Amino acid sequence: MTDKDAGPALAALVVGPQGAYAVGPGLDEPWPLDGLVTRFAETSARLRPRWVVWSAAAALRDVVGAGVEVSRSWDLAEAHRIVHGGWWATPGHVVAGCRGLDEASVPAPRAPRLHGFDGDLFDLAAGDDVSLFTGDGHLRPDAARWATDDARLRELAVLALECQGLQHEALRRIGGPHAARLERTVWSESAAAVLCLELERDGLPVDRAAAEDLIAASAGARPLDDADAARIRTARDTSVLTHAPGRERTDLRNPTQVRELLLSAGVDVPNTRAWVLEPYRHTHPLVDALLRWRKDERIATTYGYRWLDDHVGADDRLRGGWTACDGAAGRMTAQNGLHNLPAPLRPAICAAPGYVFVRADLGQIEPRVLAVVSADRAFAEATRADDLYAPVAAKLGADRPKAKVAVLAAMYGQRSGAAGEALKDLERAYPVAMGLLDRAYADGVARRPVRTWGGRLIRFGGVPVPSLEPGVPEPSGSAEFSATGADGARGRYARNAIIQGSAAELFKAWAATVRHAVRPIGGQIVLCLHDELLVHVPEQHAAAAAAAVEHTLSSAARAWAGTDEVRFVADTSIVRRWSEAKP
DNA sequence: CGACCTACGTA
DNA sequence: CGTACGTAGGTCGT
Repeated sequence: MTDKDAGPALAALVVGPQGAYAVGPGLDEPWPLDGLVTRFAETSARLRPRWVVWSAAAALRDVVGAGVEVSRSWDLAEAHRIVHGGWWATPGHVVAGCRGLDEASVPAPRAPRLHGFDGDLFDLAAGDDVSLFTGDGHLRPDAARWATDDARLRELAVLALECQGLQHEALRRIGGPHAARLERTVWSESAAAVLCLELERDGLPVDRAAAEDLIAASAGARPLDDADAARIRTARDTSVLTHAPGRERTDLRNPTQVRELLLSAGVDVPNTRAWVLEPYRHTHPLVDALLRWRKDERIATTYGYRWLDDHVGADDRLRGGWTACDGAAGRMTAQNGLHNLPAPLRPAICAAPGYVFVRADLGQIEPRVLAVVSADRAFAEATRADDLYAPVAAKLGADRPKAKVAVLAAMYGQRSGAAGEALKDLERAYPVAMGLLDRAYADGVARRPVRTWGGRLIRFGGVPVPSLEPGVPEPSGSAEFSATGADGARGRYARNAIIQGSAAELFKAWAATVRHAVRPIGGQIVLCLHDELLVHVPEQHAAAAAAAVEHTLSSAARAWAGTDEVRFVADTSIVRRWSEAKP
């Protein structure tokens, strides 16, 4: 192997409760925790390695917290999720995956036996010469906490490098000619895990006064005490119950009581969900009042003063926990409302003085991803257009709304509705893309695991039904009989997971590239929302950041897709507030 | 106290 | 036009 093929050096970093250890080429040293950040920065500058860690959260939180850049990492947990699927990716799961041991037999850490003490530590005396592994070959469940001396930390670091090698081998085996693509997925997923630490560190800038005003509009003035809070709550309830004389005692938070209330007003509904009630909004003032109450109640309970006080720091940043990869399809997740902030509150998300947001969202990402994953040349041709549905409509001889419904129905699996004829035309026009969706559906029904474009394994419980011989078509339509049952749900899940999951990988690859590109001009990614990025940047660099966001999409998409035949587009704008309209 | 349901916010 | 996620308040059973 030549130096060119070798790429950057691999160095492992393990951070234990009382110290850290780093192992790599010309590197084999314990680091005291109070010198961790400095040593990491120095070593990164000297070796420029790809840092191998059991997880970014466990090894790199302090480093990222101190503002040090982590340029390249190999996150064993994220790599494990790609190679083996599932959500659990503790060091024990990583080792089990590398050694071919059953995931179900990974020993769980024992609960502490005494409050304030780690029960497992009682089993060992300092200096005991005990293996890192249990008798059946698993990593000790408490290995990370148990590694309190340099020798044991070093063992874990060496083991991390071994696991990296085994994961790398597994990628070659799984990926075959596409192994390089799978490896790039590990890189970008690892970068996303570091980005999550940065998002937790930086938070989302909030205009606190604006947030208070918006909350007040729904929840009323900030209560002075508990009695005041109860009074405001009762007043909010009264706005609805005043339309229901004789039923003022109804608990609006109890769906059963609400349903009875509605029945007494002549509105007979199977449940009280908003979309069910919407048609009755103007048949009785009670319904309209109830739907308005629901909106206000949502903000009062979930996004009210308590939310503001608990999650917006003294520096006016909204913070929550981030994960790089959810269980199903590999999207990022965020807590404390960062991913489901109601639109009416978005004007409160405001850049700091002297800063602006560069806001960019990927347009029609899922059908474009379908073009990549299926390698359908005709469908790829449609992605040349800014509006993909226009050429699809032309090819189908249908209007745009019909073409759009047909594409969405094909991707997500329609159960109700009228896409029928257009769907048939779509099958004829883009047989390759539609074939991929059909195959994914059949795989899900049969519980056969599938992989995203980037290589993430999506598994199903139960015993898979073996594939038919190559060349023999699936019994087409057989799955349709169970479209509303558990089989159909699994089919739709599989089809969705491939598309949504592959889209998530592209998004993370893009975000990782943007993060590098905007760092030199003081930009920070402050929000990732599945297909949307919010970059906080000094206003004099806004145009440069916007250009970087656009430019990196081209390069990230080309690298991810392995082709430039499929075009990805972003809608990019420079705004002060998140809510400001697109240009 | 946790499991589950209903409901709703986002993509 | 389906899938995914996080949060809160209710009920019910332990």
